Amino acid sequence: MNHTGDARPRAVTIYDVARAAGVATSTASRALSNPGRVSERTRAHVAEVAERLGYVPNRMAQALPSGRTGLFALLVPDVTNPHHVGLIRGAEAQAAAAGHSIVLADGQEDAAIEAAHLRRLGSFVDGFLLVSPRGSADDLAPLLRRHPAAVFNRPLAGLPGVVADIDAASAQTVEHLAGLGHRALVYLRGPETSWADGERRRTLAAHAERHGVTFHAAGPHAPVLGSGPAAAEAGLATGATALVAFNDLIAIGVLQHLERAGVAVPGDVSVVGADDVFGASFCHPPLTTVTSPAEPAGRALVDLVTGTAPDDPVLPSVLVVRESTGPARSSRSPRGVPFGAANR
Amino acid sequence: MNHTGDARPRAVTIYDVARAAGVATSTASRALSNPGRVSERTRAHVAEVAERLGYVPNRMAQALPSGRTGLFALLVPDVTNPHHVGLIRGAEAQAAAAGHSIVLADGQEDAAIEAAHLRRLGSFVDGFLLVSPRGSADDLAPLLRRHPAAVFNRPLAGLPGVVADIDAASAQTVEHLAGLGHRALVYLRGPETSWADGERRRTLAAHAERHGVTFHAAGPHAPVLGSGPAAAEAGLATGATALVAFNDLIAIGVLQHLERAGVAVPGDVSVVGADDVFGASFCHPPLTTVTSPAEPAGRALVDLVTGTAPDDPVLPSVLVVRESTGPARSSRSPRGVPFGAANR
DNA sequence: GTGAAAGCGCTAACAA
DNA sequence: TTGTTAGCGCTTTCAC
Repeated sequence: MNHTGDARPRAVTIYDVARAAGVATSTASRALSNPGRVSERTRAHVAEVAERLGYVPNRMAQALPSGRTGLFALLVPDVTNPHHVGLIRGAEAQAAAAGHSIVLADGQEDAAIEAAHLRRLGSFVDGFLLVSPRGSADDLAPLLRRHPAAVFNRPLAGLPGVVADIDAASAQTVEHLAGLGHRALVYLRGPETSWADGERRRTLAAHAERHGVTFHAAGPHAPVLGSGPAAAEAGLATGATALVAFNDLIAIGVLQHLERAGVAVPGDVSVVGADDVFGASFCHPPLTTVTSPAEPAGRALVDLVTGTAPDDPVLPSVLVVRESTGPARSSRSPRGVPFGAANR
Repeated sequence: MNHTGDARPRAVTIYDVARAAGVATSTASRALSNPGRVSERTRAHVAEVAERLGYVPNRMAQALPSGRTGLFALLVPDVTNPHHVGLIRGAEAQAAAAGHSIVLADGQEDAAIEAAHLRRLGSFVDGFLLVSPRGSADDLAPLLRRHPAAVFNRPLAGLPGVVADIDAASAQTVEHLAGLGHRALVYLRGPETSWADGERRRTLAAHAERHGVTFHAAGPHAPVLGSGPAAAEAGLATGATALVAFNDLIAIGVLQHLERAGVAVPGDVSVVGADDVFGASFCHPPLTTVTSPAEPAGRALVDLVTGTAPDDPVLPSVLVVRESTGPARSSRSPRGVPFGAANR
């Protein structure tokens, strides 16, 4: 009656199949998982018996000798971040297509938790899929020695990986903003442990310089909606007319804060996000942002870890212009500072 | 150099530890995983040696005799749905806290894919966490015979589970709408295979009747943003002044369509969603919706499957009033039908 | 083409 | 308290 009860039926093993089919276990095994090394006649017979008995191979037992489980660990910095669901989706789909499965691990933006997961999962999985891991290269290396691994948005010596084309995205962002007349932009930083954060900052600064626009940076900030108020205030304080956030979560949080604070977007300041997460297209105003190749990246990670090299390790990331960016106000003063004061 | 290369170091086994410590393997095993049955002196010694050698138990090998892996399969109908990330989050957190891990499976709203996952994962995991499974009870039963399972939002004979308090949420929804003067509401249905959809419809209809408001239903609709236009039109066609959607995805899609179509919300019609997903609070207008106990449900599922009964199998779900609902227009005619015509 | 037997790494009787 | 030994279910040499 009660399926949670304890009286679960014993599973039918390959021994049962072999006995019922009147062959040796090795023959049954071959018939099932290595046909071609067995006569068609016995293959068919064993298959029929296995089917009839409802035989399902015990993957754990298969894994012991072979050492391979068909399981891959996907480690994300924060499952809660909608950006990462694209990664999860892509990885799950690609893995499932190859008959593999994904074990999900949430690093919670914490290098120690990350390491604990890698350690725990190590003896279970055939490989690691690391999404912008937060741990230091030195901490990560020993944990990854035992398995193939592939990394997204974090070049790690000796490990294959893919990254988003952050430079291209930054170029488009600055070009767009400069074209709208913005003379100063501020980058609202994400977590310090994020490689993408450093890249974004570096490339934004470089392109800003190229266009002669003043570059500021503020932060770090946790990559969550709740960072909005602090990030917005820090950004406004620089006097910049364009706020470029580490990701959409921060950007949307900024939008919400600005609305409450009576700062018009894009009338007073423009706001740009990153990742183009669910919600970016219908927040208020719809967010100009930079896409993230999340789903392709998820797929590429499983390809990489299973031995297929991607065509190009840098995945496209482009600017999507919506309504949170517009022409710069002719002039802006830093928050609380008299109009016209020097803006550094 | 290249960690994907083939020259991976052989893992240190418990035999290595035992030999190095000068004890029998069973002693080493006990010292590590069943202390108390071994002298403190040897326990410490073995532990020290294991540490020094960098011993990590092979979980697959541990699992073979014990039959338990510490892995639980979480099956969701669609990883892409932000509602489900709450479930994933809760389950992952609770599992991790108990030293367990979650294998994620995406049913893609398809009973066959769902079944395939259950079959594949069966020999790997200690139990199944099923989030509103789409398969029929008859299809599911044989797949769940071998393992404990717990279910969210779908009473399944013999299986423990938790459900959202859909009745309470519907009561609050209808009361809210009736209080605003709405005399007719339409429920924009979700997938036919969803138990929650049936419950929502049934309870909404019952409470509507109690308040003397006319009840319509339209659908089914796929639970995605893209269903918005069709759902909105079907809803408007009934002449109802309040559209209650199966979930927030459909509701937000409806909002977007209505805005494009020039129908004012809540001026012309009110819209209510369900789940309170990320984005519901900042779409335009912010969505009145019913919360889903997603994260608690995720936690409850792992508790249930590991043998802990929850205090109450029905988890609270409440109405959150935001700006997509407002006073009913004194009168409304079905789309395209002359004002004042009978509204069925 | 098929069978016998060893072994993957670990735990759990059973002995001592 | 500790050691010996037999599996867990499967694959895979190695013979025949």
